[in-house]
Amino acid sequence: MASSNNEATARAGRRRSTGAGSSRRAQLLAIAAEMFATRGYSQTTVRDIADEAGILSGSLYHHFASKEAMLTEILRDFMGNLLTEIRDIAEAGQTPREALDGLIYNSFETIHRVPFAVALYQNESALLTTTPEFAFVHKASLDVEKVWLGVLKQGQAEGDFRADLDPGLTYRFIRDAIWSTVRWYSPRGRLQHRTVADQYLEMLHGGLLA
Amino acid sequence: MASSNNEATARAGRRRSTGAGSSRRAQLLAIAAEMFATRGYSQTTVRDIADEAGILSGSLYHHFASKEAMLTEILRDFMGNLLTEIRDIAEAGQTPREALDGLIYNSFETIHRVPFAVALYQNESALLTTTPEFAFVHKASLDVEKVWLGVLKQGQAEGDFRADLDPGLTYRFIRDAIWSTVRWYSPRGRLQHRTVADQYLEMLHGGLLA
Amino acid sequence: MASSNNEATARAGRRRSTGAGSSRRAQLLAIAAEMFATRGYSQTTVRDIADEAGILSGSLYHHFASKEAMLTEILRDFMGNLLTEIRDIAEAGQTPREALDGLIYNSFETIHRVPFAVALYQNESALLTTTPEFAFVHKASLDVEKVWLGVLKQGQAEGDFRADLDPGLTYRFIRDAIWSTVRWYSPRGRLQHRTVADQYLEMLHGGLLA
Amino acid sequence: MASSNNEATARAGRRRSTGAGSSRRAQLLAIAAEMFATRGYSQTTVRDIADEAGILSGSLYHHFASKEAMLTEILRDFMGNLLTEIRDIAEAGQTPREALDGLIYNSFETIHRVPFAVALYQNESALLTTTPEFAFVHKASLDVEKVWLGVLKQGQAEGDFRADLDPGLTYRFIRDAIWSTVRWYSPRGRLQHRTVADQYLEMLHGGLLA
DNA sequence: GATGAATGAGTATTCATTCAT
DNA sequence: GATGAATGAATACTCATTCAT
Repeated sequence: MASSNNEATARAGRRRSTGAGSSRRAQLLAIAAEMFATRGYSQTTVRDIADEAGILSGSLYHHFASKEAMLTEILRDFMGNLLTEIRDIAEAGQTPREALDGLIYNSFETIHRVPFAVALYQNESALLTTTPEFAFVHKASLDVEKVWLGVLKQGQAEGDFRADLDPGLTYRFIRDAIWSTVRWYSPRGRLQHRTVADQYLEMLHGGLLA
Repeated sequence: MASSNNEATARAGRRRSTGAGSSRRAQLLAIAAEMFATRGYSQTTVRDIADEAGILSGSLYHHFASKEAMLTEILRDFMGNLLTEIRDIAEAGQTPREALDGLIYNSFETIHRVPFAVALYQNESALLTTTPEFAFVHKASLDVEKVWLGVLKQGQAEGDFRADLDPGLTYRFIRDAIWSTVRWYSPRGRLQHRTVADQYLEMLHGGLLA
Repeated sequence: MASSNNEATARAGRRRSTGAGSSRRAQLLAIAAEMFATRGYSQTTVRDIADEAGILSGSLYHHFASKEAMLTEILRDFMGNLLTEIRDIAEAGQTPREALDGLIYNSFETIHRVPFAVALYQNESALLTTTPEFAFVHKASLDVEKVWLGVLKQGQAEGDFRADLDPGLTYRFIRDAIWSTVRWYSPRGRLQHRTVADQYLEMLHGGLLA
Repeated sequence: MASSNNEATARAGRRRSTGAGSSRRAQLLAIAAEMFATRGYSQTTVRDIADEAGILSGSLYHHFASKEAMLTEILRDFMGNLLTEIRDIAEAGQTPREALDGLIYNSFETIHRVPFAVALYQNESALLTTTPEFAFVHKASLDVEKVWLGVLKQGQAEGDFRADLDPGLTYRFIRDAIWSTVRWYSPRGRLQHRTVADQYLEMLHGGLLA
C-alpha cells in the first residue's frame, strides 16, 4: 500500500521539488511504462518516449543504458513491490480466508495504482518468456505463486476452502481472472476497483449457481 | 467442432483436397500463426516465416499482400469460426446452464485446437486495439459477448444463475479466466483440456468456500 | 505516312484476324508503350503491362526477352520509321522552304499518330542517354538532325531562310518547340494537329513582332 | 536574380552563414537535385545520394522525411523563386516587348543557374502529373503561365506583337523551345546562355524567312 | 544534461526474371 | 502460349545506439 511504484513516483515527479535527480528518472520511466503498456514494448520507439519527455532520443541514454534497461527497471520495481506487499498480507496472521481476500483486494488496488506495469506484465509475455534477460520476472512470479498457494493450501487444510479443487488450478484461475481486468479496467470509469473486487469475491466465494 | 480453423487446415494441407493453391496458403498461415503467437507479431519478421517455410522472404508476397494481411487472415478465420460455433451452441435449445457449460467446454476445445490463434487474440491486444485495420476483431468480440450475455441473462431470469451478480462482470470474469489458460495450457501436458474445463466448471458453479 | 508504327499496329491487333502471331507482339508493345509513356518506364512494372494484357507477368517473357527489350523495340520501330519518312520528304525535290514545312507537318502527324513513342523519346532522356543499350537512339537522332540541317543550310544558301541565324541552334529551336507539344497535345482535343502545325509555321516563318 | 535557389545555396553552403543546420540540408539537396536530374528521380537511389554525400543512406532520414520530401523541397524552392522573379519582371513597368524579352532572358539565366531543378521540372513530368503530392508544381506552372499570357496579350493589345497568333499557343511555343534547351545547354560549353538567348530572340522576333 | 549528426544492422516490400508443369 | 511458384537482388525506410560538441 505504501508503495514506491514507478507510476506513483512519476506523479510526484512532476512537482520537480522532491528527489532532484531521481525524480527525472522516475518521470521518464513513467512515460515509458505508459507507452510500453498501451502501444506495446516493441511498437514503442525510444524516440516516442523522448518526444513525450520533450528531449531528443539520444539524451535518454544519459539516464538509461538502453531501452531494455527501462523495461527491466519498470518490471523489477513492480515485481519487487508486489512481492513485499503480498508477503506482508500473507504473514499478517489472519485466517486463510481473510488472507485470500486481502490478496485479492491488493491485486485490484495494484491494478488501480500501477495499471501500466500490470499491463506490461500481462501483455508482454511473449517477450518476457523469450528474452533471457527477463528471467527474473518469471522467478518473481514463482515466488508470488508460492505465497498464494500457501494461503490456498492452508485454507483447504483448515476447512476454509473446498478440498476437492486442485490448488494449482485454483490459483491460476483466480490470478488470470483478476489480472486480466487490467485490460478493461479504467481508474476513472464507472466501476471502481473496490466494486469490482467485491463482485469478483462474491463469485469466487459462492459460485454462479443459484 | 466442425471447424476449418487455420491450424487444423494447415495440418491437413497436404491432402490437396481443397485446391492446390489454398493449401499452400494455409500452410504458410499456420507457420505464421505459430510464430506470431510465440514470439509476438512485431518480433516475428517476414524472413522468420519464410525461413521456416523454406522459401525466400520475398516469395511470401506471392501469396499474401503483406505481413499484416497474414495476421488479418488468421484472425478473421478464427473470429469467424468462433462466432459460428458459439451461436450454434447458444441456439441449440438447451437450458441456460447447459448452454453456458457448452460455451465453456467449447472455449477449452478451441484453445486445444487452435492455441496460436487464441494466443494471438490474447496477447496482441495493444496492436489489435491501436491499428484501425483490426477493428473487425473488436467488432467480432462484441458479437461473441452478446451471445454469452444472452445466455447469462436468460439463466438469471430462469433462476439457473444467481441474480445478484452483474452479468457483464460475470462474463468478463469467466472469459478472462478461461482464455488466459492459453498461456500455460499445453496440448501434450499433464492436464487435458477436458480436465481443466471440468475443474473450472466446478469452481464456477459452486465457488471456493467449503 | 503509311507507317507500321507500333501504336497503329496495335489498333489493328485487336481485330485478331490479321498477322496472327506478330499482332500479339504488337498488341503487347502498344500496351507497354502507352504505360511507359504515361507513367514512365521505370515506374511501369512488367506486371502492370501483363495485367493490362490480361496475362501473368511471367508470360510476357514468351514474347519478349526483357522489359528493356520492349522499350528497345518500341524505340527502334519509331526511330526507323521516322528516319525513313523524313528522308523521303527531304529528297522529294521541293524547295528548302517546302521541305522544311513538310518536315514540320510530318512531325505533328507523327505526334498525332504515335504519341506514346514520341513521349517516350521526349521524357526518358535520362534513361536513354545513360544506358549504353540505347545508344542507337542517339545515333538515329543524329541522322535525323543531319536531314534537317541539310534542308536548313540549303535554304540559307538559296536565300529562302535568313542567313544570320545559326543553323544548329535553329534546328534545336524548331525541334524542341515541336516535339514538346506531345506533352499537351490531345488527339481528341480542341486543337487538331493540322491547326497547331499551321500556327507554329506562322510563328516560325514571320516571327512574333507586328 | 537575387535568387536563393538550392543549387546556388548549396555552393555557398559551407559558409555557415544561414545557420549551421540548414547548410547541410542545402548541401544534400544540391546533391540530390543533380542526381535526380541526370539519372532520373526513380533511377536515383537514396543510397546513391548518401554515398555522394559521404554518409550512410539511413542518415539521410535525419535530415529529410523521405526521398519524395527531398524532391518536393527542391521543386518548391524552384517554383517559388521562379514565380517571384517573373512577377518582378512583368511588373517592372516596361513595354510588353521589353517584358517578354526580360522573361526570356530570365529563363535562360535560370537554366544557367539551376540547371538541375529545371531539368527535373522538364523530365519528370510523368511523375509530377501522376503523383498527387506534386500537384503544387502544376499549380505554380499555371501561375507562371498567367504572367506570360498577361504580357503576350498586353503586347497584342498595344500593337507590339502580331494579333493573328493564338496567345496560348504562342506561350507554349516559346516556353517549350526555351526550357528544352536545358537538355543540351552546358554552362561551360561553347555557347553561353546570353548568346543562346540572343539567337532565340532573333528567331522569335523576326522569324525564319528571309 | 542535452543536442544533432551519424551509424549499422535490420525490416517489409518490390520487381524483373526463371522455370517446371 | 500461359500458369504459378519461386528467386535474388535491390529499395526505401526504421531505429536503438553512439559520440563529439
